[in-house]
Amino acid sequence: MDSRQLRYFIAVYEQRNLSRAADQANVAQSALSHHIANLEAEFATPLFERKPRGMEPTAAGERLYEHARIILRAMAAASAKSRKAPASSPATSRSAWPIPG
Amino acid sequence: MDSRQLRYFIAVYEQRNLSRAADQANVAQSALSHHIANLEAEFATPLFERKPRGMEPTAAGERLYEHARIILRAMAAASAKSRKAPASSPATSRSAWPIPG
DNA sequence: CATTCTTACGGGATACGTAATCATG
DNA sequence: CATGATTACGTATCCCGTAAGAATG
Repeated sequence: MDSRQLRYFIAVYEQRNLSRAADQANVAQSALSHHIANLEAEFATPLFERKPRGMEPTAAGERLYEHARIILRAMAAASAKSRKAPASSPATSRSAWPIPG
Repeated sequence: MDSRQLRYFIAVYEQRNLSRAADQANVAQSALSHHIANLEAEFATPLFERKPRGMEPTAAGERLYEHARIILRAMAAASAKSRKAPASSPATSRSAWPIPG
């Protein structure tokens, strides 16, 4: 299980369709198909039902989606907090900034 | 930023030393060195100070460590909840199980 | 010289895209 | 035939380990 797989999984979940999900995630359909299959193999349980009109999440898929959103949100927060220049408004801080130079 | 990188980062943070971290994470020193450098490049900020006796986390490193632990814990939880056979004790459930067959 | 991090380099695994295939209506 | 998922296959990218290099005490 990997953060990239979770991103792809979310795209498929939200679009219910590999074509649109591929567009949303900027990747080819086949890559998404592979990654979903890998996740299902890892969890030993199907995450989507394959319908003639697209992919419909199973109960396990629904559960994973909630976790996946939490995880990706946490990673985005970590990224923002770790990056240089937190970029809060100067007016909100009364004391001096540690401006280099 | 990737879940694998976070695992490696945690090992380095906890060991303060690439050799021991490599042992803890079952990977070579050079791989850890690369991944830490990649993270620092991505965040445009150093995560460790290189001392002659090992690696000492910066303030940004300390911040990232807290986030990393949360994220990996969330991924472990997602993994456990998504896997087949949630494995709660049968005695705790009064009604019948959806046993196939 | 011992220890520790960094850099160079080559092999192996993984992810990817194009295209062909199967399934459905 | 139109739509949508899977599979096949070759390519590109990334990760990794061995080994050499640079810094410190």
